[in-house]
Amino acid sequence: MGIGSANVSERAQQPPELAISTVIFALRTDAGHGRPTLWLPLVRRTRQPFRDLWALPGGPLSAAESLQDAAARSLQETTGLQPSYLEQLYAFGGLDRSPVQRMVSIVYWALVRPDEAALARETENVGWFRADCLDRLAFDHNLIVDYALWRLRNKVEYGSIAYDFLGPKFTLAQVREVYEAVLGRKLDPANFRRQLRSTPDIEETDEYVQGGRHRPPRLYRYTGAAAQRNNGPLSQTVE
Amino acid sequence: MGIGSANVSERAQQPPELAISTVIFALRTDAGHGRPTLWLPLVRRTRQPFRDLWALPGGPLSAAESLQDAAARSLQETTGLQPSYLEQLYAFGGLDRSPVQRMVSIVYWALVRPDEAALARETENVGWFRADCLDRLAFDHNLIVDYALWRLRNKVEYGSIAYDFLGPKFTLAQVREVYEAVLGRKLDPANFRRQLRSTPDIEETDEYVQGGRHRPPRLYRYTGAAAQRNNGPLSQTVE
DNA sequence: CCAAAAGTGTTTGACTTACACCCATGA
DNA sequence: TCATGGGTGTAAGTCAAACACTTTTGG
Repeated sequence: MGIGSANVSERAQQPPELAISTVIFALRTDAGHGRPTLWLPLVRRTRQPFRDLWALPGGPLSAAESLQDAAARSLQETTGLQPSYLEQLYAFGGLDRSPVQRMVSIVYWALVRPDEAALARETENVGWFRADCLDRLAFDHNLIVDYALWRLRNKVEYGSIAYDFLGPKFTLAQVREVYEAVLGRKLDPANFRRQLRSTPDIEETDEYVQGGRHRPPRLYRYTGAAAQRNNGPLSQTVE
Repeated sequence: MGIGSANVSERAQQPPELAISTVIFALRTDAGHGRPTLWLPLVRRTRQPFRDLWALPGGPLSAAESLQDAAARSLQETTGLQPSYLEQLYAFGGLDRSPVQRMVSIVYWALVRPDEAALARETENVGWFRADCLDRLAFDHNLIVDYALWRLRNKVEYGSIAYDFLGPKFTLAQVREVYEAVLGRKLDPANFRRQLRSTPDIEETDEYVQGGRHRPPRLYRYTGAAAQRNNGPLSQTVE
């Protein structure tokens, strides 16, 4: 306690540290049941504070890069991944986020496609975890992940985020599985299908997935421009 | 151009400056037609860059205050107002926001009630302007105001933001005028009324507004807890 | 043939929109 | 009494949930 107070009065002199972190979501097909679930990569802290706890990937903001570039860079450096979607989540700046120093974190969230996620390196200090059952993370990162999950669920219900989890061609059942994994509940296949077909940006191909145990499903393609989605005020297509 | 390049290479050494700004909205009943419109306070810049242009109120982040506290403080200092709603908007960190120095601004947006807004001081360097017809502001503040407007319109359609523009008791027509001012279009009084009455948080009082030229309208009260609204991940009621 | 997923059709109820209509007040 | 906004009723249209049903494959 005495040490804590000393820290507080000490650090009141220094300017707040500014860092960029990223919550990265990917879909992985769990071995247990065949359905995909949400996973995310975390890095193990090798220094105090919170040494040996898992934390979100991130780092300081370099002087010559934009916030979004910094998020993409830290993501690339820690996991080797390229995101298919990247959007600012929130700026966290509470006084007691770190016991050592006042820290302001501008947090982004990202989606990666399964082919990308498959070649993600998993090392001693980088691990993948199911998003819905994390244990204690460093700093306030549990809160941040929960908020990112909330935003992801909102976006998937509203917009066209789901395709950023998928490859260029997909069955409608795969899209439904994305929705079900993100929202955590089953959806009516018939109604879901109609709903998707009624949107303008889904185009059917002439290809079918062969080799399944049942009737071969048709493959579809997403034709909506990725840029037309609202990921912040800087995408000029905001009306 | 030569000077610009020198600045860029110079400032690449320094860490980015961190500032907090706030977009403050209030409803004012325009003298022209009786209907209220959206206004916001701006401060005149007295120094370079953008000297003599109007800008959003704000300032640096002190080491001992949270982001939201900093927003409330800068709001209080420049306009003397206390907001009825305050939420983080976005963190702006583009490389070319300021010609002088790399700057990261965490921007909040706020609503104030008309009684508060009425006693807002208007000085040589603090002025109020209609939100829909601003001329050139300092930095990227036009973009920021536009984005704040977009968020405000979204929130008003979805949530219970409108009551933060109003006093403790109000007529349903006043609520409708808030919606109309924010959304910029007329709404059917009959349907709007029904829609509001069907929400749980509107309670009728036994009072009526006397003295109008027509049938006296009933006064209502908003009973929804202000805390139950989602203004960010830190409101613990986020499910 | 059977099981199961792909895909289609139909019914139902909830909700929105438009608009006709009555009520209460000041002028 | 009339004009006007407050307030109620109602029919048409839209949309999503529920679910029965047909199609097509592997076993």
